[in-house]
Amino acid sequence: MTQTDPGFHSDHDHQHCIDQALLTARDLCRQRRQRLTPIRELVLKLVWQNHQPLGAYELLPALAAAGFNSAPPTVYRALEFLQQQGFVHRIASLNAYVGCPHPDRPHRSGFLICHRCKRAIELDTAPVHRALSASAEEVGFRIEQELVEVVGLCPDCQQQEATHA
Amino acid sequence: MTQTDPGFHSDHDHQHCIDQALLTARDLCRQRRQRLTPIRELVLKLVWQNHQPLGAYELLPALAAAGFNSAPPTVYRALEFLQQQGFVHRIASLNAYVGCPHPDRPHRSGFLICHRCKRAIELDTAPVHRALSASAEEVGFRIEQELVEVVGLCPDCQQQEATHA
DNA sequence: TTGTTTGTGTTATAACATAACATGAATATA
DNA sequence: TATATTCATGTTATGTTATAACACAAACAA
Repeated sequence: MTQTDPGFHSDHDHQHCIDQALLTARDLCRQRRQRLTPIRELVLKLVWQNHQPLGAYELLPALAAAGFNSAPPTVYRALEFLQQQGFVHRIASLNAYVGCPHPDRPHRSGFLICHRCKRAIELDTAPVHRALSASAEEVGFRIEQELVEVVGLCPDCQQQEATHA
Repeated sequence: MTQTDPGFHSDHDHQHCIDQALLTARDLCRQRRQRLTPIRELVLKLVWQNHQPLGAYELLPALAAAGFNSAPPTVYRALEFLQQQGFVHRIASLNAYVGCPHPDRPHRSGFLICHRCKRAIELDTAPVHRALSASAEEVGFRIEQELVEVVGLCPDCQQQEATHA
């Protein structure tokens, strides 16, 4: 994973994250002959509004506001497409979706989730993957997909809890 | 994690798993002054029927058959208790529950989940934890809880797919 | 321009989980 | 033993997340 991920820095220019994500998505869709339709682009943008994973139903009002149909299948279909393209990830422990900061190449996703500010930051899972591979190999298990979700406190929130106490 | 876990061996004496789990649970509850009520014990037994995680709603008919109330809260309460005691784990990616093979001491749980036979086997997450700790420390994240779920093919099913092809 | 694929609208429902309050059983305390 | 208290369960209702199924329309390919 590249280190362009702003991670838990609270002061990064998030508009840049969004713009970058949309640009990359458009570019990749062109390359892959996939259609980034208005609904899909809007959902991607909404998911990127911040680093806090959003539930599918939280997206519906915004879809309605934009004049689209806003029944659940609409948003789930868009999310499914975006996941297939690697533009967003689903966080199983939260039933929520978050933008992927580096959709340009396939990768295993892992997340650090702050239970205080609710941000989820993708982490470098290469070392974790090596450990998992070794464990799996021991028992002869063939890995196809890895889900790593770590819950805890991000640096910002640790500090806030410290000063607050 | 001890290596008494039968893992993906299809020919282990599973009744032994069940008996052992129930005995350990009773013992631990006695030590901890917790009440392993009939409902809780039944749910634990049901979850242990095999190594395939069961959904909460799949337990309801068996509860009804045993003469208990079988509304969702009943089973969710039992599952909550069993999770608190460390007797069962929840698999977030499956919305399902599975017995813990070594509830005697607290531990981080990780699972290898076979998408063919649906069995979920707990794995030794110590190496994974070390990798995660290192990654988390780099960004100053304080870990409180780890969720590791690996999907793939177990040895048995790899063989079956090979012979079938 | 015709057929085919792909995306969307729409209705309904499935699957998973919890809130809230009443009742009863077990335990602790007087 | 009586009484208070805590804990577990029964019960009804509802909240939350996700998908099935089919109709229609837009894009694309031949």
